[in-house]
Amino acid sequence: MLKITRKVEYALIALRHMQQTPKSCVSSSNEIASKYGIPQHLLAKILQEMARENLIQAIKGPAGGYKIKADLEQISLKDFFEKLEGPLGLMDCYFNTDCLQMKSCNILTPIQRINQNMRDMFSKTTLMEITQ
Amino acid sequence: MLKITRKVEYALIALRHMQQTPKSCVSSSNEIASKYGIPQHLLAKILQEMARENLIQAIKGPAGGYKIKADLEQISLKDFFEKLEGPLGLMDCYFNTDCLQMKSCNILTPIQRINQNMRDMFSKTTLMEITQ
DNA sequence: TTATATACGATAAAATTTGTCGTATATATT
DNA sequence: AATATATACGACAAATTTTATCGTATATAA
Repeated sequence: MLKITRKVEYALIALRHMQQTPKSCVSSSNEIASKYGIPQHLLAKILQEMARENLIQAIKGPAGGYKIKADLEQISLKDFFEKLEGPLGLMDCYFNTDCLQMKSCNILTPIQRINQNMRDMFSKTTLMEITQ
Repeated sequence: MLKITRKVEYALIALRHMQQTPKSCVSSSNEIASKYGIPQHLLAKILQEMARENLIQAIKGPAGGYKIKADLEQISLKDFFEKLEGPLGLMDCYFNTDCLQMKSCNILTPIQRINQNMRDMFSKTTLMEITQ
């Protein structure tokens, strides 16, 4: 429980890799995948998603690849997680109002309290702090 | 991602239920399960585990059930989660030293930092705060 | 003795995560 | 213009984890 997914793990690895290469260089999905032992196609899809989210910029064609686009100091870990995985919360019911147990549920308030704590924590940490 | 499991959810519901009934009463797994729409057998197993962990006390036989045993103010959310689900961390690698990517992993330190933050947060919250 | 409730291992179903494949598109290089 | 390389993306398959069920044993109040 409370684990980040491989998807997020791979995304962080790739981001940190790009962060550590000169700004003028691009990193291809192939290069990153083979360096860290990540399935190439899977990483490619994740990079594509990050590109759609404007975290990184895609350069097509031979000698193409990706480079960091966003200002990582402006993006919180909460934003990053939510961009890749959707709403961040301890439970489904956080954003699911159709919960059948709604009426009988006796832990809604406590859980919301925990959720708020978590969101606060991940809101205070920037992507830069993680990748640098 | 970063969701608590149904198991923990059910455990919290049961705990809060017991917390809200008079100390002299016991609550059977059947009673709790039907009240909150939880699969009876599943809840029973979870209650058994909580009993093993000395969070609650089991009373066998007819008119039996469970009652709270531990001092919920003395148990952190971190302890509670770890009793039910094992070590609390964002990633497998938190406690898995056999990770094949060890050498090439470039996000170990950052992840450990996040993990520490999470553990700190859940260490500061007591079970009582959640169930009361 | 009986009915009720816990105890627990084995197993099955469901959901989610993780990984693969095929094809299309863009573009630098030759 | 042709080619090789790299991104783009949907469909699908495998693996893992979570969730739920089943059967049987044990304890105990009535």
